[in-house]
Amino acid sequence: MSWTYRLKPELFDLNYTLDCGQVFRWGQEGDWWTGVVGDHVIRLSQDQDRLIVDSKLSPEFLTRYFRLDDNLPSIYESINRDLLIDRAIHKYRGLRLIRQDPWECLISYMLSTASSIPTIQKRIFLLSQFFGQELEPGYFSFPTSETLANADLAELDKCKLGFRTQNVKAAAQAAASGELDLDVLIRLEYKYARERLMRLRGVGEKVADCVLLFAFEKMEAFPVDTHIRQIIQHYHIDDSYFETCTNMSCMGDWGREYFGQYCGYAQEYLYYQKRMEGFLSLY
DNA sequence: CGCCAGGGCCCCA
DNA sequence: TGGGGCCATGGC
Repeated sequence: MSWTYRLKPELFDLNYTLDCGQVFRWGQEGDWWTGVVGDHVIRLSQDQDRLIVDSKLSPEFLTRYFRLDDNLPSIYESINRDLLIDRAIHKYRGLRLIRQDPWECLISYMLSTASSIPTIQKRIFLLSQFFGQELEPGYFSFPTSETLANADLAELDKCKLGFRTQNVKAAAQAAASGELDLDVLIRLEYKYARERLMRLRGVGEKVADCVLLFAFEKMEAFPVDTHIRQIIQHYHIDDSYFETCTNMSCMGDWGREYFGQYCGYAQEYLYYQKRMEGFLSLY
């Protein structure tokens, strides 16, 4: 039941795409990645130009999920502004943003605040284990907003969400009641969608930008987390701007102006490069 | 023990 | 308006 999806290896790299920190529900064992997407447990492996798919999925599903419809060379050209990003897009060529489910993405990044990636992964696993449906042994769907809206706080606390517990429940109640309509949100411009998301407790500029970038088609979102802040401060990428740019909000504005309409892609490459290799000496 | 991790919120000058 | 303290949790 496994089949092969042919692609150009320089235009897609499965390992970079799933390892770069944008998704939290994939695990790697040997050459194979296993993850839960919607109600599917998916197993994937890449060998050069062959993406081996051990799941009942359509090519269209994979095209959509992995944004294979994005013109990567064109995006590279538009964001390639300096040596640092040039190195990142060559070294990590084929890394693509993923189209995530809006609801799962929102909660996932609400759970990401001031936490390491393994901790975030653990919270999402526990949340799915306690409140999702078991799809196959050990793999659970992400809980619906209705389920989380009705969960009591003591049960939610078992998922080790810390101070985020109340915020998650409140967001779930907003989504379940229709007060927060993610289907409407997706049609709004970046600025207005961002303002709406930030009205949720526990969603600031960074979390909103992650959700907009990874689930709402807003390639112009530029999430400024601790790594991006350190990169901007360390390299002084743009001296003229750097003088007056010290806080997170300003750094987001800077990223949007500097890298342009696909700055979200630039952000992901810089973020992954920094996480993998730390600071680099480029000269 | 302290510090940091894909932060956000509240308070206060 | 912006900077510091605080918020749970886990890893080092």
